[in-house]
Amino acid sequence: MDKQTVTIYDVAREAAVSMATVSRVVNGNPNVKPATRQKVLDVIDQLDYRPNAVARGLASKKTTTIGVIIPDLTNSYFSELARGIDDVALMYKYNIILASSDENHDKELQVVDNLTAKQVDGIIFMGNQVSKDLRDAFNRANAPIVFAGSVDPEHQSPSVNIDYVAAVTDAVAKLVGRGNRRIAFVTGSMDESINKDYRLKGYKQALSSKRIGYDEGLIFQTDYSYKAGYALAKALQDVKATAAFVGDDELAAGVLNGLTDAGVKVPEDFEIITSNDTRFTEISRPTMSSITQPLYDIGAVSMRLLTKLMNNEEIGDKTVVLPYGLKKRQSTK
Amino acid sequence: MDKQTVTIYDVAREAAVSMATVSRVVNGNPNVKPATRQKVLDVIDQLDYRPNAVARGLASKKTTTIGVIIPDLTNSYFSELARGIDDVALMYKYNIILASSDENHDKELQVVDNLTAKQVDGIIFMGNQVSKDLRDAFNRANAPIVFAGSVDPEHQSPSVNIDYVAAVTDAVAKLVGRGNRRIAFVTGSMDESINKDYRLKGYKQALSSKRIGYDEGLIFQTDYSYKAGYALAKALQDVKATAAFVGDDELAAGVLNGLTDAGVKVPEDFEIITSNDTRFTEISRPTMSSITQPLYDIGAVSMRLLTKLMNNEEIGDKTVVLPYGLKKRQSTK
DNA sequence: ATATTAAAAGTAAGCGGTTTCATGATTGCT
DNA sequence: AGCAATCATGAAACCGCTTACTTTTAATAT
Repeated sequence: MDKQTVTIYDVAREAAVSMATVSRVVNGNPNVKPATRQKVLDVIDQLDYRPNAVARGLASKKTTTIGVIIPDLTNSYFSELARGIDDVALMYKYNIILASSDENHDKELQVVDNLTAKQVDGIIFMGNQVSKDLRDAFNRANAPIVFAGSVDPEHQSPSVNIDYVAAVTDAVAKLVGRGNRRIAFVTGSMDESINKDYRLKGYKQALSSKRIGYDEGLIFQTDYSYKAGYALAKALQDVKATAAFVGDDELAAGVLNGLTDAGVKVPEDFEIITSNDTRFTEISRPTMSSITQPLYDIGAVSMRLLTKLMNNEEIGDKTVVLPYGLKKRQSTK
Repeated sequence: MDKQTVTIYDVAREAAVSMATVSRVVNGNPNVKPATRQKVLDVIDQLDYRPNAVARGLASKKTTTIGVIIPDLTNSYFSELARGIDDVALMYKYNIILASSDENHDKELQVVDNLTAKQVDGIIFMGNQVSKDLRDAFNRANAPIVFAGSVDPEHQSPSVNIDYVAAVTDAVAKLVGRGNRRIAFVTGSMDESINKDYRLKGYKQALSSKRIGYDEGLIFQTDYSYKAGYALAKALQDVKATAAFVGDDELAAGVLNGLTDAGVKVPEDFEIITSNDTRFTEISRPTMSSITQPLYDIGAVSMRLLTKLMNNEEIGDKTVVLPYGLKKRQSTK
């Protein structure tokens, strides 16, 4: 009553050919006489034979499985990327082993080792801190890696992103252009390269090009959550900010609602511009102006790039930069 | 320069023991003398040996991998469930192969076969239509399955849910209690069992207990998206509804904003109560009243249940029903 | 000491495929 | 018709590990 598995051997016997031949037809190897192929196919059909992917993986050293390391599944930014990854993975017949990292260093390390043990053919990494340990783990994996919507500060690994510096520069410049002089910079941890090395740089650029001094008091690090944003409202008023650039939409929604509930009018008294153009920007009231990013495409392109890498195909630039935009909604004047 | 993999054989040789012994220490088998164990452990450490999970899976017929079938990663309802699943899976050292189904029947079928080929030890299914074909595929998988936050109309498979009928009854009763007589019922496709057999039933119950007639014109089927909800605003006004029960938060946000933008005041002129208590309910303005569900727990409990099933442990009731609640926010009076 | 039993370690047969290499069957050419 | 070249197949090693089953070693009893 247990699994009545039919193996390649059963098919071979039934079709009166060798396992090798069955293997060939299953794998589409052309060196099989049409008549034989048909005979085998018939038996496969009749026996409802399904190749065991694990055995295949062991023998061929290819698992047709990739690992996807994601900081937070419930964050729209990442889940949109994941959707793009997933679609392309399906297209190329790869399965995805999902690994949540919670942006936690030890967990990332553990997860990479785990994926390595499972012999994944490739890895897509989302996250913004790469320690030496993690880099080592990547190397041990012996599988190509691409960073999706995540920046590799040392530019060692292939990655797909937008130009964060330019995008933030543009966004903040818009705020400045409308007369704001005290613009808050609200993001997640400054330990993350994307914040420290890219967004902040854009922010500073925009300020300095308009001769506005940099005030550390306007820099807010917190976590990417609605609550965190909401809680920030008071502090933002205390420093007399009149606008804010925010690095995450949910966080921005928190800031927006926190401010609104505190009686601050957005955009009249306070302008907000956020970063990811996820659905939150449409749902909130007022709706939120945002940098726009081709989230789905970033995921899709990352995965496509990974397939090439796994296939040892020639690729052009290891770093692909997709276009961004700026969408004006109601949170800016 | 290729993968310089160190195998169990290398360890055995280096430690001057047999492969079997190495295997034993790796798997924590107690029948190993402490001294030997230590010796092997040292060599493992020194050689940085990492067992190949694929080989292990083939030999032991256990992959410590489960499949998770999810209709839409970017839908908060599902991603919250997934988070619960993921946490518990990690706790029990299972990896997750993620499979998006898009609530598409053929894709579901293909996906299940795929997971079967990969020899997953178990499957968590989210989705609300189970055709005969799909059921067959489940059986072929020869692995336990649990339905998470998804209803099995035939009660064949283990599942974890809330009492949807009661929840919707309560929710709609509240609406009725405040004097609404024309209450719209807005959900996804009526092909989905959860809508057709559960929510609608609750809706009808609430109405009939207050002697309110059932009007088919108040039933709206659409897809679970913000846009779809937004587009519904006009129709809702046309049928002179004064309130709506909505089966998905994003959809509800659409209805809310669509109505608001059309000049309808919520909750003064129109009350809305939604279903999943995801973060959207807090972000929208007005915030949305909702049925509350322990989303994370549904996922977590499902996964825990699956581990028991995979372990052939005795389980009590195959159908676990978690408590729900009703949270009043600003979209109801 | 010797017999009995339990603990520790080893041997080798798989698990279900892929793939190299050798061999037999065909086909093409002169 | 005869020989080389090509195509189709089969034999068997191997992928890296688990797990009966067997043998050796250590512990306990008599």
